[in-house]
Amino acid sequence: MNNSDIVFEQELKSRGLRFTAQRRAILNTMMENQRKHLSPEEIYDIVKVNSPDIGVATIYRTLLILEDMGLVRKINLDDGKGRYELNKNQEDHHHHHLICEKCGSVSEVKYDLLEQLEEQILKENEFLVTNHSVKFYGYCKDCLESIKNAKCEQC
Amino acid sequence: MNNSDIVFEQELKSRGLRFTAQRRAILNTMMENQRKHLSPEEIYDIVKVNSPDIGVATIYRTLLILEDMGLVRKINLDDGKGRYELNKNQEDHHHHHLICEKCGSVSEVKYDLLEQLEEQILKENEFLVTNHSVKFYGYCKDCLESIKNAKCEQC
DNA sequence: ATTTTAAATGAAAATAGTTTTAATGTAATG
DNA sequence: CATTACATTAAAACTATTTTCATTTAAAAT
Repeated sequence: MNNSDIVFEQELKSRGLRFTAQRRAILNTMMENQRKHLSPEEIYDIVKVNSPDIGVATIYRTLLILEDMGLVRKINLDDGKGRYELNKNQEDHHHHHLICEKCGSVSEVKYDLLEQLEEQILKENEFLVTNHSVKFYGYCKDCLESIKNAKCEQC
Repeated sequence: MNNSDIVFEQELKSRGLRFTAQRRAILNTMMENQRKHLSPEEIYDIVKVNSPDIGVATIYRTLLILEDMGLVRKINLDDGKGRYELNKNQEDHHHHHLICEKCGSVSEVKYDLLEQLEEQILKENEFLVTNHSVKFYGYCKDCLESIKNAKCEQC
């Protein structure tokens, strides 16, 4: 039982929830697969290796709890399924996703220049921003190169 | 047959596709419901009033064509269904959505300050951005006010 | 330790959104 | 006006997720 298990157990207890082997296995899977944007089914497949009797429903139910606790964040990568990433600290959500439209790879950028824009939105629209989601679509390094090479062949 | 029907017909013909009553009705519905972010089913319900025999599958198929033509844009408002908005012109996609987490209303902001960020991404990540999606979550004007009022009652 | 009990689980059914299939209809071409 | 190729409808299939319900289990009470 590691350090974050203990935090998780306390967090569960404080909500009148139980610390079960399944919940522990799911959180550990998230921690062992950081920056991977796992879908519930991918998490299911990983957890099943060591806990073959677990059901998908438990994955979905646990992810809701983890999200509610702020330990995990649900994102949308336009592939029709939910995707989850570990929410390590408060500043952590200040990163955006770069989605390659050719190969589908997802990478991340760390900076966040939206504070000024959010202030402007509060002033001009009277809308108080508490969170945001930013996705960039385009071509990743590798695909840019393969496009360049393809063009040269035509020369 | 209005002006945009003619544009649509030409655009379809140039792709070897046919200009049918159903496709026309769907595009017209999108034009008559601008800034509404309709879901396929909502479009279906509207189109059905005048074309009761239309099927849902045609809505989905036509939206794919319209999206491919750039006449329409698919967005995600985190409600589990696809949402579509009319893509009037090229600069039109330079707006973002404000999603109220209390009442679920969706409004829009026009400005777009992402160009500088996209240049930075190209330089630092070698990722060429061709499009982006930005969503702001928070509280709309009305909900901010009702929160304020609720607080006063407790005083 | 053992009992109790409320919460959690797994399997399966249900649901929601979307896509595919297959038969039929229809526009355009020769 | 016959042909052919695309489009349509309705229904079935599919995918992701949620709910149901009988059973199990963590942890509080004994």
